[in-house]
Amino acid sequence: MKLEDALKTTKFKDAKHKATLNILYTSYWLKSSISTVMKDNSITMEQYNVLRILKGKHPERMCVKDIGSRMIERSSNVPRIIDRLVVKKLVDRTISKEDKRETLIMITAKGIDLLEKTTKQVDEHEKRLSAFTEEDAQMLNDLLEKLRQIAE
Amino acid sequence: MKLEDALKTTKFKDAKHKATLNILYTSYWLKSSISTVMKDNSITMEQYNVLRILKGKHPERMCVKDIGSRMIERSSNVPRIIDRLVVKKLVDRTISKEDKRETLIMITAKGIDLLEKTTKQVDEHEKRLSAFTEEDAQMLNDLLEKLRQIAE
DNA sequence: TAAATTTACATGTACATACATACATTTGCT
DNA sequence: AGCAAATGTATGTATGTACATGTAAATTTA
Repeated sequence: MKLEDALKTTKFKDAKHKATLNILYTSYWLKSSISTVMKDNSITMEQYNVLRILKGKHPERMCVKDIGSRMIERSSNVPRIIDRLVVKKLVDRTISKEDKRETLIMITAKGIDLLEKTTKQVDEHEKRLSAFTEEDAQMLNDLLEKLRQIAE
Repeated sequence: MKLEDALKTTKFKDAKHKATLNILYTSYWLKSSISTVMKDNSITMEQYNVLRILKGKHPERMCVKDIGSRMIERSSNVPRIIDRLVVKKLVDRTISKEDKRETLIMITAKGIDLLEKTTKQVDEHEKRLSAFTEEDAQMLNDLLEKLRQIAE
């Protein structure tokens, strides 16, 4: 769907302004699309994100801060997301012996199973973006990096 | 900041996968950046969005459904966003005489003032994206449209 | 016209975000 | 060593999202 149709407007100040709205809308579109997969697995995007990060270090444990620093949206909410994963027994939480302020988190076998199952479905889902080539993706990545280069 | 640094990883399946994460991250980056302006005006992005939509029709009233259909993130939450705007006297709510199911909303003078003040600050803020040209924006818009073209 | 369906909105719940604050532990400084 | 500052995490509140459900009014259908 074209942005003009999605927002029912053609009033964009310039291409740059349209691009910012386009990014916000496309992000929303991607999230909505992926969240159907998450829902099938009784998990949220954020919970999936945390599991994915933990899997990358498994079988090492990670502290809350390290998890937070790897998330797409920096969340002050990591402890509460972990709460929900603990209840579902997808992760395991202990207190660090080296630094008693730290909470150490490890993904469980159950967590890995769910993660792998979900990732497979996400990949299937992403295959639907078939019009979009690797060259397009390259170019898009370059443009987004350039956009984020702000004058300090 | 490069995506690799923001997410502290270099493990992307391919450029396409990286592009999806890049969009999600850039959207978050944009929102965070703009929300500092919103905060200065004691308003949220969503409330700003609703005011902007209402201004486009002023002095006409709009029903909740029409407002929702123009929002970047389709929200089941429009009535509650309006609640907050009503409390701040930035909009005015009445029931339609033609169709008593409809709630009609109009932006107030106070709402217009706040919107214009905020928009000015947002524009100033967007000027900081100076590395990004109109040609870049054009290309980005085209790529995002192409990404959203899903095989049905 | 009466009944069934649809529409427009409101509301309840679970989860998430942003921000402020609290609290314990560790680190740095003198 | 003792105290101040920094750090890591948790939590409270207001706001927002997604989804399910409720309710009244309008529209369609029989």
